[in-house]
Amino acid sequence: MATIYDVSVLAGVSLATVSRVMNKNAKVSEKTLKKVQDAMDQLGYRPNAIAQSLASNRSNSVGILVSELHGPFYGSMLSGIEAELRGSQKHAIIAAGHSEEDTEKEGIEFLISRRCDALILHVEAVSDEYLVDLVKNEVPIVLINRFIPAIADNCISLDNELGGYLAAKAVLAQGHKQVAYISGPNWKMDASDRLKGHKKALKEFNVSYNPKLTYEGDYQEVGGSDGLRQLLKDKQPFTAVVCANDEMASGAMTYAREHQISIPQDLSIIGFDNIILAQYIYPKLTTIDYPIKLMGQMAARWILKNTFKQADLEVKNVFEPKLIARDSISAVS
Amino acid sequence: MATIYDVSVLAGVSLATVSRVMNKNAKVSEKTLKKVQDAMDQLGYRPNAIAQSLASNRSNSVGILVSELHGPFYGSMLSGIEAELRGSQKHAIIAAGHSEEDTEKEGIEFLISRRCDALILHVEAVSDEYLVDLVKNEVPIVLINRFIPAIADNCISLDNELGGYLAAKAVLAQGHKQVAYISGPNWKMDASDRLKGHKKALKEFNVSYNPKLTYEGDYQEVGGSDGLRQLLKDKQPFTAVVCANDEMASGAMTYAREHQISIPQDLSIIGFDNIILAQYIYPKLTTIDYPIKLMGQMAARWILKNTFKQADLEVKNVFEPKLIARDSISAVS
DNA sequence: TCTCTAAATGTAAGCGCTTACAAAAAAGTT
DNA sequence: AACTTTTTTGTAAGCGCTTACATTTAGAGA
Repeated sequence: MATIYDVSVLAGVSLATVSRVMNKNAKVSEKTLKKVQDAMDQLGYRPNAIAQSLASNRSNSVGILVSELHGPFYGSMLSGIEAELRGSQKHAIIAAGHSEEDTEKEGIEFLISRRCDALILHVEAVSDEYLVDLVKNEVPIVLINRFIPAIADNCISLDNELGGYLAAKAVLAQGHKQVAYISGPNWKMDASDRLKGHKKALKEFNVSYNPKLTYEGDYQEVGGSDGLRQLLKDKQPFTAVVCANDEMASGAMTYAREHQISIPQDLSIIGFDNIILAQYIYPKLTTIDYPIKLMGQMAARWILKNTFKQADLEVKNVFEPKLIARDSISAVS
Repeated sequence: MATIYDVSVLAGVSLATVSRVMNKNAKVSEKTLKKVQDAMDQLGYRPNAIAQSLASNRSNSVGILVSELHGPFYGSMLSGIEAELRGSQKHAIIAAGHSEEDTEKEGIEFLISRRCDALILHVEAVSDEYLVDLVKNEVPIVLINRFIPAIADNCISLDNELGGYLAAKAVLAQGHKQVAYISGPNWKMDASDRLKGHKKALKEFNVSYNPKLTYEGDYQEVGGSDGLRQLLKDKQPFTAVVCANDEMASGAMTYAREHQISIPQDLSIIGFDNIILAQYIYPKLTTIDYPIKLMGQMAARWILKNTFKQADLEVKNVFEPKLIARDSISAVS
């Protein structure tokens, strides 16, 4: 594969000149410009990005750590990031953290050692302190879906509490007084925030929170079906169930259908996230929109702005969820 | 950030020795090993992967080009690839091709210039010749979901024709004689292969192929709903519709529901791909399984074997789809 | 104790670029 | 034409590693 040296010899100029035409950062006369470009074409020259990085101390890459690569959520996020980066000739190196502390740390170490110019992290298992340290010491970092006050500017997050509030309210506004809740794993920040918002709405509508109507799920479909089964078994009556994410809502709906409970006539259900699935299932799921793609885009933009000095960009840190009304809720009679 | 030089000074040894303990590829005495490791720990040393790549001419990275980052399909594929690579300390650099020739080529160029040790490509718009050339000249390449005879060994593909055959057969075996077909974009190889298999099954069951019962969709949900509407409007009777992918099947199901056609009583539907969605919708979609995660894994394994010389791995090139029977097909009365 | 061989370590030349700085060429001035 | 100033080009020193080869050290045999 041709190197810059080959090009310089063929064009009859120095290495520096070739480098200049590549980087367009210094004046080169028309004549030499053409000579060099011709030589490049003739050799099919491709700059060696690795060598460029080493010499310039910039890799033009951003490292991305997600929990999982599959699933609708991360795909959208990656898609948003990629779209924004592509426009500026930066690219993505990805690693998966699998929501495990060691794997997440390993992934971060790995991305740093690849000399990424910045990192976008969607981490769940690692502690706040670890992240605060990271932000202080190393490469620029953006956190998605996590809010840590000490480094608020580095966080792109959703107001999960508001989301939980909106979800509960959507149901309460339809006259429901007995509402069950299937939560996410409580150790996850977003899960506890959503629940907090839920309780707030309850209070606002003068409905007292009943722990017996709460089930801690796993954010997976099975959590929803298990949850509904459990809640039903408890004999505490309820007319609506709000789920902390769409997967669990779907699981609950499946369980309901299998037990002749029709949605929304017998039971109202609302989800959270508005993953693509939500509009495919029947009845179409009313849910809270999580603009993850937009947030991914914003994370990328943060980096473009702060690391790559594209000053003209606007960055928004906290996003607001909103209600997507579809067909899985009905008014209580 | 500490360099190998800092470590060597602190440990009181030469650069080469430090490099040797990093790479474990030459004997180092117990005593110096410890000195070096201590120095590394003390400095929090992290090897610079970029410099390593430049010096060793290996980047330990594999470039992955997919059409889109979102959607259930690519997520699974990436997940399979990542899982397999992680075990061998290789990592993924990703780019999206968006099914456009220029973007795909650009993405490939980009990955090559990053000096990926090998590439995994899921490309649709680029020509066979281009790919054959690529395989001849450049870095090792694996193609996913594409079969080109001239470079068969580099292809990890699904037997789409067999899949089309199985789908049609599933319906024909239930006694359906009038079966409609909603295909993918015909220029896509997989779409035409699936249709070929479909026709083969028809012939085997002595059902003549009726072009009027075929609609060319776009592999998206809207293609399914538009397709079913169109087919219905044509007044050619049919009792089953086989769709070239699950998204379209889902679209068709939604359209059917909105027009009081109940599935599978009034109309049998079968999809293709077995994306996660298929088990969430109602009724659960009978479909053809596309083991994309496994195929992603296999692509990664191909590279581990051929590029990174892990000789003990088994690679399988052609995968076989299989029927996943669920609830969207019923026997014709 | 003195060789001889094998093991451990060191030396130095790259890998393909970027970029200060120096030198040469071109363009103005008088 | 001689001298400045400005523009364009070249020189060479890295960037942080790997690795062939040379050198030193340690262990074995006599």
